[in-house]
Amino acid sequence: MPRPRDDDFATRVVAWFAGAARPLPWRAADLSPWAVLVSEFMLQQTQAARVVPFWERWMARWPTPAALASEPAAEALRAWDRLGYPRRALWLHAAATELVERHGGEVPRGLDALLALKGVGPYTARAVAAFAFGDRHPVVDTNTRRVIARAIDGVAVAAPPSAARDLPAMERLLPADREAAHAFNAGAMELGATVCTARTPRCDECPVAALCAWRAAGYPPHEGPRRRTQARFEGSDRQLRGRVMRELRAAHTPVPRGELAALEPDETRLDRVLASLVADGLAVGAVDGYALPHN
DNA sequence: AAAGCGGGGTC
DNA sequence: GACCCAGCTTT
Repeated sequence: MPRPRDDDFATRVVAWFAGAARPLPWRAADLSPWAVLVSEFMLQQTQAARVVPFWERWMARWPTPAALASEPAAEALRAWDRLGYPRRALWLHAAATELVERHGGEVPRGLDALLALKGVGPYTARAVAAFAFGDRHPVVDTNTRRVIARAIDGVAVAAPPSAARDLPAMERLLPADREAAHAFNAGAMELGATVCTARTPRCDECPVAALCAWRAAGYPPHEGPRRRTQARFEGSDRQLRGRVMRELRAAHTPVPRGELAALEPDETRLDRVLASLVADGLAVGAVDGYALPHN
């Protein structure tokens, strides 16, 4: 049973969300579960505002899993364009194929069936279950994790993601009512994304400022080990992978290795990157060069 | 538990 | 510049 204070917390977030929610297109009423699934793939590690145009084009072109599954993976990779982490496009295409072959072309409703899809983890499975089907599950993303860390735990920085800890923590706050739970899941994420932001939280606009443990404690700074610093992107293999993929997307015939060599003078590095792309299924190598995968 | 994976926005 | 983003799979 939620404690009274938790009920108050959820009630305030839900009320705030009703008036403050951004009009993101995947929040429209009566969307298909497929539309929600596509949005969740695109939103992984990608800001919502940047996803909007990609999602609009994708849904216009492939309104059903069957529509996507009927085209080669190369087309999914081209439509993904520069959204980042192109493996997501590959996995979404694979998921669409699996939906057609094993689920009658529909997104399954159960958590276990969702988790079995490639590219669907603890967050995405619950987000689809909650937002597409209205089922009551705790949904915890990086925004929610930060809101809970600050408002409930009173610390500046959330612990690294851990389903074993995050889901029970959200479950304790989640209203019993289905619709209220849906609104709280979405509202907590929105609060973290627009008010309780990582850098400069806007506590003067926060609906739960009066309940916030971090605020009550005087905004204590983060203690303990810093988050692992992300490897430098400039000059990285990741950057080169992106550049190679860009060439492959633009070409409709295999790109000779000699042409790709213009991207990178160090042939050892180029070959390492090409091998990694092939290993990931993002590219296929043939005698006449490299191309996007057909299947 | 940690590494690796894009690319752009933000401060 | 460094940090962050509706995470995931692999090792």
